Amino acid sequence: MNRKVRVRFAPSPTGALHIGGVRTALYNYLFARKQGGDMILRIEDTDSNRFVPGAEEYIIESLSWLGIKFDEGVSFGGKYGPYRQSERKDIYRQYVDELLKNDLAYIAFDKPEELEAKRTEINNFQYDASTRMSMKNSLTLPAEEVKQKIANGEVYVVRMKIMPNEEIKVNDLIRGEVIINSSILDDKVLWKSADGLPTYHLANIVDDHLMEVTHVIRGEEWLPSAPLHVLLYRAFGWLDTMPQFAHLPLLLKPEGNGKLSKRDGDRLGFPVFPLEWHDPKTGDVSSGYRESGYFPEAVINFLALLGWNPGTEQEIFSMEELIQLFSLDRVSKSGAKFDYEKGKWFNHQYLVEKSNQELAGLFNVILKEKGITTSEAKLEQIVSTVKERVSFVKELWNETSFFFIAPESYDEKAVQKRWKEDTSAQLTELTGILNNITDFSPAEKLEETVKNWINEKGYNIGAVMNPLRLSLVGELKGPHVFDIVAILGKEESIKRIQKAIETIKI
RNA sequence: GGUCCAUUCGUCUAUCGGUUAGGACGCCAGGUUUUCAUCCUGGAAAGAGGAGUUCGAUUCUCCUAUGGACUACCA
Repeated sequence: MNRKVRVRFAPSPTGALHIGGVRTALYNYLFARKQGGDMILRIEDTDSNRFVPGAEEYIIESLSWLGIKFDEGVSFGGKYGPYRQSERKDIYRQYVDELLKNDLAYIAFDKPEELEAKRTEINNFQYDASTRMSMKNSLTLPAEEVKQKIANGEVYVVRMKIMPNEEIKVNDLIRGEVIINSSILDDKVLWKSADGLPTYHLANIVDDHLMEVTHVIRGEEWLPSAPLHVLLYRAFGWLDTMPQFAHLPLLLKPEGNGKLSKRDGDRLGFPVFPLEWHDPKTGDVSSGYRESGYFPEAVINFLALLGWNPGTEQEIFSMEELIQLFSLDRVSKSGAKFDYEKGKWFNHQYLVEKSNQELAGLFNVILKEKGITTSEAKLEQIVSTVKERVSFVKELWNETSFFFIAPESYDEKAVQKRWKEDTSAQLTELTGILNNITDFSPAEKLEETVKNWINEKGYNIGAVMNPLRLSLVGELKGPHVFDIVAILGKEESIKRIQKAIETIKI
């Protein structure tokens, strides 16, 4: 049977979307596009306790910022809806009832405290074929009593009835065949008494089936429960259309061990969320890639290569290229440590490729906050002289502030080293030279004139250029000195040189 | 503890039995820039350990070690 490829990204709205989740979404998207299939957004909000307002909107906005598009789902529409699991309760109920009717699941009345007691009493207690006959459930209680309890409004869960000692095969597109024995599985709760909603496992299988999902691409943390999912497909008789599984390796902490978490970001000073997140419960604010100044293309490029590569030596990929090249069999099997430094490098690569116009527009936002206004043309000029030196737009300020604010003081060490006895005289002479030049651009012409003067006078070129830079910038750094003079213009350049001559005493 | 998954430079990775084990980030050195940064060139840097299979193993198998995930009426 040749079905149209359909994948889903199915986060639960319990907070900000983690960067690992973003990568899962990305791989789903790349796979879907490559295969000409559909990409679905399904919200798995079957845990009413952990629901966080705003999380769903956050997820949608994040993926939209990154350019990961959906064909169907919450806020996108489609004919397989509703796409929010909390709105599908009645659908799930039919399917649990079917399982119950076919004796593939059963009703259990054991209270959470009772189970807790069992677990402390018996080491490694598991609710399964070996123990269920000693518990309070529809398998052990007379049918009459079960009916009575339900009629009395006693709450219950529905548990999957798992046959022991059976080899269950899960075919994983990344890892190959994974076999586990059904005896290690417990009789998983399919329907919760606490909030009257299905658990992930049930809702997931029902939805993937009903939504005709062909490939389940998700994090490796799901691999241990994949056999249970296979069992559910079998219980419903859906084995022939069961999706193919691909379990992605995890994103790990940059240092030490374990899964990358929100706290690592706080500790090591980098974002783990795509967008800034304001936790409505705690009031905490977590930084985001967008607010930190990352370009979405850079984040995508960086993430795509964390766990996948096309086998070539290319490092920079557009979304289109990624789509063309992506394949699940080139996804690596082991977890990837999150290397923030490389993320910065990617951003630098993308920043350098941006037009001066675009960067000037972005930078202008920062300048406005500082109360600085300049012409667009001048800003583009300024940006062009420094863009290769930075990784982020916000770093532009450090590199260019002297263009807008004349130096108030001069780097002492530099003064000591470069400001000699005859410096003042030479710079005074230079102001005269500059004053005679009518056109300050191009910078090359300016440079030629000044250098000719230096040569004619027989001055040491470094003895003039370094103090000149010091006068204009305040320290010995920055772009080509004649680019600075050209951008500053005649009046401002001369003013700064004169001020330096007055201020610096040796 | 149990189950499963994994294991090549510090990090991300290439290699699908025969390679001087390649690339990128980071690091170091040199060059360019009479500044700083960029940039260019070069360098250091890896097959967890042990058995086997084979003419030959980084590559296949097993064991050990290490790491990770899971082990809830969370997803």
